[in-house]
Amino acid sequence: MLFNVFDVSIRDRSPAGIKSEPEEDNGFYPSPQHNKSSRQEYEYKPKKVKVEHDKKAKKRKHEYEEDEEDEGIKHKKKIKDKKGTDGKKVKKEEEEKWKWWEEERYTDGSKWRFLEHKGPVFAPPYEPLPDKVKFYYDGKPMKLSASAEEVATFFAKMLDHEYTTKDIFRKNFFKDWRKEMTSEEKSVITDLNKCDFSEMSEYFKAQSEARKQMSKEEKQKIKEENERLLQEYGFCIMDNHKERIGNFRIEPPGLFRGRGDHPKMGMLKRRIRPEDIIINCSKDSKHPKPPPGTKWKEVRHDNKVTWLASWTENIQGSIKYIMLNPSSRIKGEKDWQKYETARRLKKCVDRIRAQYREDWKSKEMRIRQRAVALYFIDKLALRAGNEKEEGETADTVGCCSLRVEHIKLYPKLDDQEYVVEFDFLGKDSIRYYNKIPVEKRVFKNLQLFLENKQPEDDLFDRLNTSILNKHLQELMDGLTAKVFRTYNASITLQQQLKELTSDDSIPAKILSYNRANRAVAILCNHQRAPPKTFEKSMQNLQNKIDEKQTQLSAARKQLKAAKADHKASHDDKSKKAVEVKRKAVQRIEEQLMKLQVQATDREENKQIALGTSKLNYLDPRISVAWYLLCTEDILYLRLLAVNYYLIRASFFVCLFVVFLYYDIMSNPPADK
DNA sequence: AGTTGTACTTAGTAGTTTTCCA
DNA sequence: TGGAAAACTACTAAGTACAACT
Repeated sequence: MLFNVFDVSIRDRSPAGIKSEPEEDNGFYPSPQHNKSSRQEYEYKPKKVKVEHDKKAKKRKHEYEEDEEDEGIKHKKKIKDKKGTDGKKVKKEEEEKWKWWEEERYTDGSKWRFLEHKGPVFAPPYEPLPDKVKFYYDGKPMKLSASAEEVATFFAKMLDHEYTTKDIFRKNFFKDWRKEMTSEEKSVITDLNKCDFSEMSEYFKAQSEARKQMSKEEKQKIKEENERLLQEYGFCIMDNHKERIGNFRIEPPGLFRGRGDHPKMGMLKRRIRPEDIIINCSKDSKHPKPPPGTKWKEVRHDNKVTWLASWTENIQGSIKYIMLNPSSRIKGEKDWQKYETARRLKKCVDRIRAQYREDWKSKEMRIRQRAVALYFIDKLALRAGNEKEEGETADTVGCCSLRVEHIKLYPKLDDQEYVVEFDFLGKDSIRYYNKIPVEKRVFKNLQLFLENKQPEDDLFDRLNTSILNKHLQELMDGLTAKVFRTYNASITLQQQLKELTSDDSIPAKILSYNRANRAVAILCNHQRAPPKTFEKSMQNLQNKIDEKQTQLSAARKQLKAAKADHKASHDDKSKKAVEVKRKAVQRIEEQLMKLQVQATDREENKQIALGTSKLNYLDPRISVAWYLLCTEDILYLRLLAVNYYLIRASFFVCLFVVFLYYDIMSNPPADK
């Protein structure tokens, strides 16, 4: 099988909660049993190289590290040679490396035994504006109280943003702002339109400009201070290991920026105090200290959860958490488990598909609805679609919450039959628009579901996510609606890579990878706002291409002339000249091709976000396998750039060990 | 069966840093 | 060497899922 090329030596144990099932060669990700020999090779050769050519190996290592930096891979110490023949330094770093994926897991539902941390970092206190920066009401300067001024600065900082032109935003802001005013201020300031924040806004712009202009030393100082904070608060000890915390800073106060048409946009997100914070840590740990003169809301010791601290946010009343970084064991394990569940789905997806097709014919309406919804989730990678409280959030839907108004049925459209048109706002108010032909049975069912309904009625009125997931659970252990998204994303990447990858040049291969990735992003509807500078940068690129083309024809002309010259004289000098010109043409041709590929790639990527699928949906093992296959004997680290998201979890860091070994194998030191 | 609360994953944006290339 | 572009990080909103409760 194409992508079953190596063993990453990570699957000696199954992730927690996953029953180890016998592997079969199913063409979906590598399996441990098949590739023992290749694994040995990967592990052996570099060590040998290292022992025999210690100095050279050392030097090489440095080169790699630079290259790693180039590609943004910062886990240097984790890639160090296991043997540690380099001496103490390596040995020490070896101790830091932790192969958590080789460890036993808790089976009692607990997430840790020991947890110690220093608590969150609070937002810096408000610094009042200098007196010269004035706020004007109705044209007249007005000195605001500290709390009213602070909230005013939140608005002033957003003045250039579209948000501040929106009615709801302004209304919400003004209402909450007034709550922070003194009664005197309240009586004066009654109309937002009469408020002039422009001096404040200018002041902040000047400040950020000044920050950019700071000297190297000043910038360095800030960087060091940040680093210190990170070192002190950014890590915790969980079960004997130092782990990076994801968000150790408490969210600063500000104005709520909901996405899409959010009814609460502009509301004041209040400042979080220690009294709002619940600390979670183990009993026998050194408990974090609240800032002097303050208290925590609560300190608890719940090892059934993974968070270190939490607070309740005032806009939606939801709980926010401080949790570990994706590189942590706890997140990595979950990630791994997710992909293993997707692999299990692959084994029974045919059966499930057959089942829901059968269910389209059911006598029971609820079963038909369930079956059609599942078909959409599977075929279109729609999200489950939980119910949401009306009026509390933007009006968005997923599969189960689709309404009549979100689909249109066309018995015939152009040359296709039974076409369904979807048009709705999904997560983050991203529009999902798609026209797809469906099977006749699905179409007839949809017509049935639509009967006697108003546009705002639910399409699947007998279905919700909990019913659907309960059903899925019966079909496969651990199966939920979102597993289909993971599964279909990963399998699409794999299929597309197979289909698209040619034996072409490296840039063409990168383009293939990006195209495969793009197919996934399109499937999952991962969109982005086109970069602000898109048109301009596209034009720049086109100019470069034109220029290169001119260069090319000039170079070709020169080559021709040189050839003619050589034909006439037949001397060595002219022969050399022909060679030089020929090389020049070749070089320019390559450059031109690279530019053209780049242009295509960028154009196709205009509105598509690849990051989300890389980060959350694509099993990194597929990318690694592809990468190893198509680079064969020369390792282009550049290719790694196609998926730096691989480093997301340290589980996947081990994949880089494979890279490194592979690299050393392919570039044996020249000792003859 | 519906409702509520909690915990965790997935998502796009904005800002910063690094790299690339003339 | 500096400006554009790419890469990367931080941030936090917005989903999914599930258990406990009613």
